[in-house]
Amino acid sequence: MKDDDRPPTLDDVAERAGVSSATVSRFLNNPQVVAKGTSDRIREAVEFTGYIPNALAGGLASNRSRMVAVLIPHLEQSLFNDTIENMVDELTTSGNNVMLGLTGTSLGRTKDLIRTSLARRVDAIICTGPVSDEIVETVRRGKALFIQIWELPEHPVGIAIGFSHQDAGRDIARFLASRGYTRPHLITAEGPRAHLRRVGFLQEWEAVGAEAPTETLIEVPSRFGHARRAFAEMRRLPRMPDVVICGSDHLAQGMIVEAQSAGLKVPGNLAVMGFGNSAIAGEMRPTISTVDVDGARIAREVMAAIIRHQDGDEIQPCNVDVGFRLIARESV
Amino acid sequence: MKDDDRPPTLDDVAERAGVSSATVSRFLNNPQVVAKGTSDRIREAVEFTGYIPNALAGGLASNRSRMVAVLIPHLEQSLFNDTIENMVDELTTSGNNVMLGLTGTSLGRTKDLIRTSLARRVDAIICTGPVSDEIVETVRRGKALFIQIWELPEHPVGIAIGFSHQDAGRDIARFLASRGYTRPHLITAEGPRAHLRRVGFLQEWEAVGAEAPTETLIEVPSRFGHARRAFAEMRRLPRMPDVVICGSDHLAQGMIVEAQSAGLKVPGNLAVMGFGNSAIAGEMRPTISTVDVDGARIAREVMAAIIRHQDGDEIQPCNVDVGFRLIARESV
DNA sequence: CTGAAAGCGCTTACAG
DNA sequence: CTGAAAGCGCTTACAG
Repeated sequence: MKDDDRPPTLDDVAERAGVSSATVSRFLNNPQVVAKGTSDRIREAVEFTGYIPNALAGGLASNRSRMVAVLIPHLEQSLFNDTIENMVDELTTSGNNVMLGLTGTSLGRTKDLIRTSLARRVDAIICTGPVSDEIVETVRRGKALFIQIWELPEHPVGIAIGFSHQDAGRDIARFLASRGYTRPHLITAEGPRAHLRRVGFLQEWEAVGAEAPTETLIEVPSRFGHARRAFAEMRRLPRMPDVVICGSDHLAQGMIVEAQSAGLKVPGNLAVMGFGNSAIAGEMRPTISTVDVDGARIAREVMAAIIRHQDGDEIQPCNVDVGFRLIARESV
Repeated sequence: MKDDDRPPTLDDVAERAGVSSATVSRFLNNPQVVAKGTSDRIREAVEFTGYIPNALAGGLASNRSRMVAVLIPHLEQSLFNDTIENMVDELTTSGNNVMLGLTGTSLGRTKDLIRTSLARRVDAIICTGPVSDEIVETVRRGKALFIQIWELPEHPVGIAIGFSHQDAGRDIARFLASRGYTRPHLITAEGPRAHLRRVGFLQEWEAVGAEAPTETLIEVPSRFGHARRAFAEMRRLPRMPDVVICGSDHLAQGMIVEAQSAGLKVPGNLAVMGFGNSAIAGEMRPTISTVDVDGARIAREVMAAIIRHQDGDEIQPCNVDVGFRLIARESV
């Protein structure tokens, strides 16, 4: 019987149940291997003592922390929110916990967060941002599974689950050309992914499109608030574009607001293309044409990889292409 | 010298530096107590071995995990995003890591997440949602500091940092009355906080306002997507309200979009009041009048409490009122 | 199906 | 300022 206020340990439970602590541990982690009667006594003892296992000790002893690091740039207006929510749900359901890191757009912060993730001995690190050689080196040193999402790098470090941003750019170009647009305006954020989409768009547009696109560069990430300046710049162009391609649905929403506020009809006077299929895309007026990325699918693939890794499978570096889907709505 | 691929331990570093592992540990946690020459040798050894401390072992031995649980309902369009981003930044900077839990609106999930937080031996639990007696009981059992934010409960369990939602509702009523509005329409989400604001609004409106408000109930949380139905319901009212009070800026944004799409001027034909001062509130057209909550301030108060707790101070249950600020912009 | 015991990698009085 | 040693609370071969 414990009589101080220190939280009960496995030994306290074992003593009450009249078994060894090893058996209690087995009951907790692998119930089917312990005898029925024993199980009942242990269950009662756990209940009676109010035992909550110490996951620090468990992780140290078993060399599996059941903790997964999720590293994202921001929370607000993030393209990844849906994917992340799905992932956190799946992880929690499967008995893992999530360590959240906010990287901003700095590689330095990303590196620091990966170091502390490694210090926590997380089983896996899920990363959305770009990585440097130094980061790759750090990751290699640890034994955590490194998972990049929304990305298909040329040389995957661990496993990458994403899609081709260049293809997405291409598809958007083809789609807009097929709708008869001739004067596209590209708003590109400074990150590598947006850059890839831009390249894909320009390549394809050169093949299928009319005039060369005009462009605005904004800081990453593409947000609602960038629309004011971007729209103002667009208006100063010698000829007004007939469609604007945005790096996120939030930015697209902002452009719609700006356009309407300036008395333009969307899509009549200006069409707007979004990206990411955020919740608001389908709810805006007009609804926003966009590119859907299957966050639930990505979350499932991530979970599958983590579980294999936790079960001891060696995971070869590879890319998993989950594709994307262009959704035509009212804004284009 | 280690020759296998197991990550280097404190002993590996100690051996290389020619000191005991205790000294290395001191150097890592309390550099000023070890001699200059020794420090240099240890620094070199850490560098050479690529040592990354095992925080699981450290936490177990020291009984301080330097991990803090943050429990929020959602990621997408969350009122707390700004507060949370500030908090995660402060926590990370001060050497703590964040365990993220997504509670949804279910008390059951909240309880489960609190249990696993306790299992991880987090130093503190930051919670935004409502809590049940069972949760309070669970929390009492652990030694983690329990912090509620955006909330000032009658009987705080640990420390609560927030503001009076009822006062906010009152201030909104007074503000709208002072602007000459006479037919308010309240959109209230089903959560306890929105309910308190509603009560405050109704009380004050009865004193200063004209007609009794009309109302719509929506599910929690208040989101952009709720606007369609809410607006449609409003339109069916015998007399159209002249101002609509929303539980979040996102919902307010949605109402503006709906109103404009129906040919109404905002605020000319319909004024719109938001809540939370999200980034978009100041960027929308028209800009959204709202209630600002100082997320950075809340984050600082939270950090201060956590640091005191980690330093061993006994923290008495109490409420910290950080207040709020009504911001008048174009939409009202 | 169960127990005794070693070990996971740290921290921290205690002694010097 | 530093070291030897106990201990944090688990897990897991190993043996029975």
